[in-house]
Amino acid sequence: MLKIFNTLTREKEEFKPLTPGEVNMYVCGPTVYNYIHIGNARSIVAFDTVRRYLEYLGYKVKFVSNFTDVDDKMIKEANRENITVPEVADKFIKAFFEDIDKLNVQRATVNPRATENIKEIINFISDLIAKGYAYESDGDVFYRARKFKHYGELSDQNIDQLVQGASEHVGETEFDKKQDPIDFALWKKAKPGEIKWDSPWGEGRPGWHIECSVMSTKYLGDTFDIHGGGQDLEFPHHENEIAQSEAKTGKKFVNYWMHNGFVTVENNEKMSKSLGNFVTVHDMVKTIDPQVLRFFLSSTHYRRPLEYSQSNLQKAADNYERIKTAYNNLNFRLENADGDADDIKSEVDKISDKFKVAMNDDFNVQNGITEIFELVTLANNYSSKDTVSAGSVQYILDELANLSGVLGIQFGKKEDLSEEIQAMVEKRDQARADKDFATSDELRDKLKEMGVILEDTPQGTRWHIDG
RNA sequence: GGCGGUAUAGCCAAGUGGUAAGGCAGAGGUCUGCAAAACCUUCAUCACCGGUUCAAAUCCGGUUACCGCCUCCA
Repeated sequence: MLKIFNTLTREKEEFKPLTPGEVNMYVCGPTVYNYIHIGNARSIVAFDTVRRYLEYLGYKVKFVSNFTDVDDKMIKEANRENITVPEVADKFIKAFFEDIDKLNVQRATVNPRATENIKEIINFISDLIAKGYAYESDGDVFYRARKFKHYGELSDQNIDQLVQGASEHVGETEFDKKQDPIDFALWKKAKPGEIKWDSPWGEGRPGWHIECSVMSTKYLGDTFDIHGGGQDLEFPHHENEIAQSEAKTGKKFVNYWMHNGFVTVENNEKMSKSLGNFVTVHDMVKTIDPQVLRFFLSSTHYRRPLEYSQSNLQKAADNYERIKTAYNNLNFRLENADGDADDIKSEVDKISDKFKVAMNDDFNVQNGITEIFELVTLANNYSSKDTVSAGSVQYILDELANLSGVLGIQFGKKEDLSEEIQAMVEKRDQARADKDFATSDELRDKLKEMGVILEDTPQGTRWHIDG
């Protein structure tokens, strides 16, 4: 039985989808004015893992994630580069896909863009105005937060306290336009020269929060199962989404709210674009195996903070390497399997069951990884036996790939050695057979310099590429 | 000011009442021509104080430190 920690209730709840066997989920995507950084990637990886596990359990998952492709920062970036806002969006959406592909993140079922849903957004806003939840003010449209009686429930905020906090930040002009400082923009009047669309309230563009309400309900229905995002979106973004959506539909918006913790840098400080202390995935993957990066991003439970540091990255690399080595060694052993069938299945299945128990507990990936290590130890023990059966080796191999796959960890196919290197390996084998250890060690060292590591086993010479 | 989070071995990290998972690093051993990989063994009383209980890292009260949200941010 899968349990999910629901931000709305602050409790782990049994997961029951609206439609048996199917899950509709929405995850807030990036504003595409820059490359995604490690913090963004964490959220993406966390929810990709959620999705993969749901699929592992047999659910059919409809996964929607948006691109915010128009807002102040987009406009700023376009001006800075002297290109249009859509050009900025196209550039970084392309980069986004390149990055997440490397991280082995599955593509969303739909990736709607705000600017492709302007008509729907305008209709949504009109509806809110008609219902009295929104009002036009000098070309802007605001949401009347106080009118929505559940406002603040997701983040446990008290409206009057919010007013206090808000008034410190609301600028003069905005304050004049709003009826209440906690009201938030649904539609923003265009400033001269800015990208804009026609609307009943004049030329302008959508506010940020409205797009998610519009696009999530458009593709997933008035009520859907899971809505995810970073903790920083809990308030005000998700609070506002609830207010907008529920005011319009009169129905519950989302059953399970999930929020992931931040990636931090030294001093536990949040990594963020505004603080400028970020590292982009685009740059990271130039020097580090994306699989290691993905493993690193999964190395702490999704709701807890994750510290970004070289040593933690190295640890992830070591851990990943241990699993990969077991996988490769098992593959090597498969080529030499010759024993009779034996029953390794029940032991393997026991581990898989424990993996499931771990993941069922609010996606406890760390305990899941522990089970993967259990499987690794079992695999290493088994593959060093004198005789093994191909069926059993294959069974362990498949299950290792299976469980790792839930975490988005994939083991690449082994490349072939060049003829030249192959010849060197054979020459060394011969020298070794002749007990000419001087020559064989020399060749082994030489190959090592070329990045090919040799290991002698009872089944012959095993090799792998360094790093 | 309001709301929320975190504090477990050298490091990372599980563990929500029954006497501290797992990984890395370290130490010892096995295997190996030597290695490598692997396997085995070994390594903590849980920020602090007080309370409840037969029993607490786990519950309650308090303290300290750090962080986040309340304004764009995964």
